[in-house]
Amino acid sequence: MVTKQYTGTPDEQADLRRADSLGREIFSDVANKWALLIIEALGERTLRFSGLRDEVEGVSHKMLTQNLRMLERNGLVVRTVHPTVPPRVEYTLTEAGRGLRATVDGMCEWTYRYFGHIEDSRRRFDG
Amino acid sequence: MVTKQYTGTPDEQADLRRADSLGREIFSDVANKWALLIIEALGERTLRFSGLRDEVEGVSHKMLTQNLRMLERNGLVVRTVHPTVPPRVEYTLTEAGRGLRATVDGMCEWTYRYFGHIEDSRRRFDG
DNA sequence: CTGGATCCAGCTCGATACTG
DNA sequence: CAGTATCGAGCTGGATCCAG
Repeated sequence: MVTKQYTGTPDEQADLRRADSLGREIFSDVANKWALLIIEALGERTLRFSGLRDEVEGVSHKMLTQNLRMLERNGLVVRTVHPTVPPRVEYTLTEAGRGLRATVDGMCEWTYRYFGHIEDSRRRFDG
Repeated sequence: MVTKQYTGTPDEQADLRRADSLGREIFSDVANKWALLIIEALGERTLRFSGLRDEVEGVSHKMLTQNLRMLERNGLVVRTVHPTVPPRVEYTLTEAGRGLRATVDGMCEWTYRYFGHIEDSRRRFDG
């Protein structure tokens, strides 16, 4: 994901490059503020579009749809349309999505844990 | 980090809002492709500026300095300047940085684990 | 070698208006 | 309610140049 050194037979090298490029692509999709906040907001729940907009503070209509499409494309959320009037669309994490959520949880815990450290460091740096 | 519901006394609510806003700020700083790739590249090593530029594939001079400053400000990396000619600057993760790195490792493992799932899902979605 | 500063093309994102 | 399309201001990020 980070280095550009490849070893092994030419075929293996090609595989590694393919994997690496896809990995980088996935990483770019997922290492993004809104995507992670949406995943964290979904958690174990099923939420509707409007529910998500309320839960993920500050997200715009556009960013929400855009990121939901991306997450659906990558198989991290499933989108269920109930053909009623008015329409009702529900979003849930897949197993892969829940897997990612576990690591996002880790990031949140990390944030709380080092809160003070970060606040101090910022004050020192800024002053 | 995600919801806007606050309970408790007004003071506690104010604290929570402050914490929430800072948490969001930290999250925005850190949930960013280059920052995470830099942290992952550093790992347990000490690297120089040029070393990092080589390790983090595709990062530009500007993005690297910008993110390094941000990570230093937040106390995730330490920057050591050796007053030689030419200058020699080394970057290392702090304890907080290593803590975050652990969760980034989780994300990388997650990527490898769900590689196939994601590839399949994309093909299905795109076609 | 490290890194600040500037320029500007291109993209992001919010706002708005419109559909089923 | 959910979603798409469009438009424009503003930010992002790459290229380049200069300095210590």
